[in-house]
Amino acid sequence: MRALAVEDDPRIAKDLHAALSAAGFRVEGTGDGEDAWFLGDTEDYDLVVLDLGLPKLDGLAVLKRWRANGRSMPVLVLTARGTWQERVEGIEAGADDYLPKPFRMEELIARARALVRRTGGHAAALQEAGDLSLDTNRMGVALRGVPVQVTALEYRLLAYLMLHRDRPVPPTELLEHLYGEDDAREANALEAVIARLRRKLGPGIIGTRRGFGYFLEAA
Amino acid sequence: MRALAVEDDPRIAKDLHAALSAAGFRVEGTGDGEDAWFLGDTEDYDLVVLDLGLPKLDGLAVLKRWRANGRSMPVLVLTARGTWQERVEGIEAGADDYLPKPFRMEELIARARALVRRTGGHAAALQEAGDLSLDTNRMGVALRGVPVQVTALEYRLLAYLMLHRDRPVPPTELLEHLYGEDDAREANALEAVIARLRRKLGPGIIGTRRGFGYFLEAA
DNA sequence: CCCGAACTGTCAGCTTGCCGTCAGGTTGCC
DNA sequence: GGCAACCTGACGGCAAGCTGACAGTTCGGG
Repeated sequence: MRALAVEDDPRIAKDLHAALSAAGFRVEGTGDGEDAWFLGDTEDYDLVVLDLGLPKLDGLAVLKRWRANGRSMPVLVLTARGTWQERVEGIEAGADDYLPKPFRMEELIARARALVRRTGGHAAALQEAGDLSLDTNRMGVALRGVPVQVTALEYRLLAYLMLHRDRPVPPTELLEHLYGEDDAREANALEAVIARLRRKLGPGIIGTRRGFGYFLEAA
Repeated sequence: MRALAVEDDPRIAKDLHAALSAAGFRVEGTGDGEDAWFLGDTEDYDLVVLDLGLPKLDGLAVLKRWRANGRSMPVLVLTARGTWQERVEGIEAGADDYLPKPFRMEELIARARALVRRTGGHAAALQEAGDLSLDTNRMGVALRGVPVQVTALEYRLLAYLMLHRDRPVPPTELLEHLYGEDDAREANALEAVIARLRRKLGPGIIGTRRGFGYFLEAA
């Protein structure tokens, strides 16, 4: 996932960069309208975050030019004053979503994710829960950015927990998902997989709620 | 992929020619505006690289005449001074992309590729992953520049891995791609092809992730 | 039409490392 | 304290994958 962050305020730009990176985007940034237009027109991004208040070339103008040139990547527009007027302008210029300043980074990330998922068709390739991230495209797992080698079975278990990160997943369900419902295994097989994963990932990643099931901590 | 390079400075023209060739284009060139206009108007190119500072007939004029005549091939414009003014002029004249001098050849190639990809052309003719490169035009494979002879089946396998170089490709998918899904083969057939390829390419090219699939290392 | 060469699927035997099972421990709940 | 849920280290079976050999097929040349 490649993102372009267009923001002239260096402090916000830095935060943006950090947040988007943490969310799994490869981020490039500029605070210059001309640059932004140029980059967005020549490179392929999965997401653009665009501030409207820019020097030289206004964000709205940049956006309009992109759209006029047939560039269709999802664009999330930021604006200082969240007036209804500006919002209409943004949408008409071709923005896919809209976020008034000031905003919390969490909200921006949430919207960015939704946008990418909505437009890209395929779900975001990178899923995260706390320190854990798994790349559903290259089937890889990373802990605080450091890749961790995981077997196919372990990966499927993690992916399932990630998918249902909002609740503890009971062992029966996991067994049924990992193996067929017909292909019976002892419950202990699952516990063994969990144990091996915990050894690889360290504590604080996979939690247990006795009687309910397993879950990803800090999800 | 056929490219026309319009550039009057012989030194740059030579570099252009070399770089585009290396990128898999069949290159024709001229330094004369009238020639350029004639060629672009009568021949079919997948890409035109156009310098604006030309004798006799200015690049912008050439471009405008092409467009007025309904020629729609992608045009990458080069200019000595990357001023905003000139950019606008170039874009308005119908350029698809814009590159200010001085520039690095790598950037030009990258933009040329993006342009061709964007305008519906096929992917770049030369694809690379680490030491391995394959020429999709002549169906050739090279290792650190040294050509390696591979069979048609082996080439198709490599090409598929190259196309999906960002993820491990499971054996089932490869089997389905190499043969039809109806035309069933033993899984071992694939392993045999892999083994033969590895013998030709040496270690460190085709990797295996047990349970996930095969992939190009150093991709 | 025959011969040889190149290509490729199948087979058999091997290596590797995944993971299910077992046994014994620890934790939490009643 | 006792039971059930859960954890963990060790071990061995076995499936995934590797490789060399061989044969069937195709194709071009003579």
